[in-house]
Amino acid sequence: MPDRDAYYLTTAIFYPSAQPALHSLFEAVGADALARYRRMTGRETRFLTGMDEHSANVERAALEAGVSPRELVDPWAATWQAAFDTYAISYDRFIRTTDADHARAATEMVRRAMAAGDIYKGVYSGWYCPGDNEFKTEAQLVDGHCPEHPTLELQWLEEENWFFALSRYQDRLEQLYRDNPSFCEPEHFRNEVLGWLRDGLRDFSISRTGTNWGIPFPDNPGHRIYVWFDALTNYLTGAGFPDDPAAFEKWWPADVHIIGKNVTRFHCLYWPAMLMSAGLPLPRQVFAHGFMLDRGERMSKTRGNVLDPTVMANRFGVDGTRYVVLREVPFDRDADVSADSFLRRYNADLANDFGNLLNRTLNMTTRFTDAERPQPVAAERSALASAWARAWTEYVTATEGYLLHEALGALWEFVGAANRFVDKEQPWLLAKQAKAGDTAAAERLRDTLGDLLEANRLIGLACAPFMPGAAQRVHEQLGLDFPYGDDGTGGPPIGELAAWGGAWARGSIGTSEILFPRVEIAES
RNA sequence: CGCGGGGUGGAGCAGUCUGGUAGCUCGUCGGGCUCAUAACCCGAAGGUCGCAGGUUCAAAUCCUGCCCCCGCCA
Repeated sequence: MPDRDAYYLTTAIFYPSAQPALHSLFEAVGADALARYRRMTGRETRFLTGMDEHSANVERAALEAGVSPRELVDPWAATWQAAFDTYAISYDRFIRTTDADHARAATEMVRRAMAAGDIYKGVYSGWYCPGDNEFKTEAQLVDGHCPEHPTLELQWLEEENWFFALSRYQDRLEQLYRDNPSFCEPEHFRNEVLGWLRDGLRDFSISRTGTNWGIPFPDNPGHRIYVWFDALTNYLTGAGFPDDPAAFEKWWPADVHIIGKNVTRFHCLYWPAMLMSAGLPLPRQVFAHGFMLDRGERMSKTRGNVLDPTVMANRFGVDGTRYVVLREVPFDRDADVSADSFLRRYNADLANDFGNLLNRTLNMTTRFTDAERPQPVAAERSALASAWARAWTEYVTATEGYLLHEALGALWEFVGAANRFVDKEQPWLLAKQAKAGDTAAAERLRDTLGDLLEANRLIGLACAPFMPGAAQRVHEQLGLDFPYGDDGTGGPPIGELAAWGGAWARGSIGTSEILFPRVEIAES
């Protein structure tokens, strides 16, 4: 039993660029599956995602392009949002850190930290690369130069900045992880966080001078809020802070922040400290996912090894692409992906296993029962029903533990069971015997097809958070209503519909069509 | 340097916390079936579990040292 009905989850916000790459959408797709699942369980769900737009890169690119940062970023954000829409990301708000209400939220957070005495003026010094207008850490340097601009001389700059006294929260953060280790999941990323905590926390800079691109630092003309008090605060803005106390009361604290493993430091140490300083409740959990890798290395536009979401969607469909990334990449770890692994996973799981299961089931139903849907066998007597019970239990546990790949693995274990069931029962033989007047065979045939149709319905249902479009189409082909809306709301709690035989009604199947066309090896 | 993760049949992974016949998917080979998207089902080949040592009746799994790869360091 949840302790409240409202469920609030977020992705991290994304750095702007002209086009999102598939590995950026990965996080949004995973969070979307979680949001849809929660909505389908009946929780009132709010799902926040968006863009982190106040970066030095944006300002530099705008300067090069001869436009204002805002003029640069507006079409980029529109493109990203369109890509999210294409991928059926069911966000309730697409936040941009350039939104006016967000500036108020970030300003308020700085004011609160000031009021708590956690902000002081200090000198930030470091190697500054004029090529990308950024400070570089010693470890980033290659032969004393910026790796991106090896011909430019680095400058040693010192500038007066405001700092947040993170070090004052050492004890309270240690306490947080003693009391509630699962604040950060999975464990292997928490271990990293605990290591940083052991090493001791250092204050961090929260303002920059010499730029106009950013939220003004309160009462300090010339200073702009730098990175974390801007970016992290988006989670509060998205819940209604500080303008809408009623909404904020309802949605905050967030149930989970879904983030990339590269930003655990900020979400698992900086963010709780900032919230403590502001006197606000902490999110219930931070879950860090792994990355899609290309032969062991991170995908990035700089490396040029990214997958294009448009190309993938054209090839495998939005549902197919969503499935493959969530099945192929363990959500809590890294995994290699490639055009080849996509092709194999798509064909094996979607075209051959599930798509073909649906197709053969519908064909036999058309031929052997005149397209009428026989009733499934009672759960106690059906071998498939017990396989389903196991799969469903595992699916729920895995999904609620953010292990989306395991949820799909459990579901596909059941797809395999259904395919084996067909071969074991041999409905085509039963049909022949029935035609010859064997009434026992006729009954068994109807039971077998009833069970298979039910299996397909349940698979389609459980697919819905992952492949919303396919779930809808499976139901249509089975001649059934799909009771949920485009974002997963509106239907009964999924647990009710997931009961074996729970949604059966007399009727005929719909029109059969190929759900997931096999993709041939023509490589682009 | 430090911290975290990883190194398991051709490819990608699970198993390691809680030692005890090395499992899954794909690929390959052989067979079956014919309802189906050349799909589905059954079977087989293929691994000294990064290296070296140690503990144990028994180690992929525990301990020690080392090598390699990836990531993080505000």
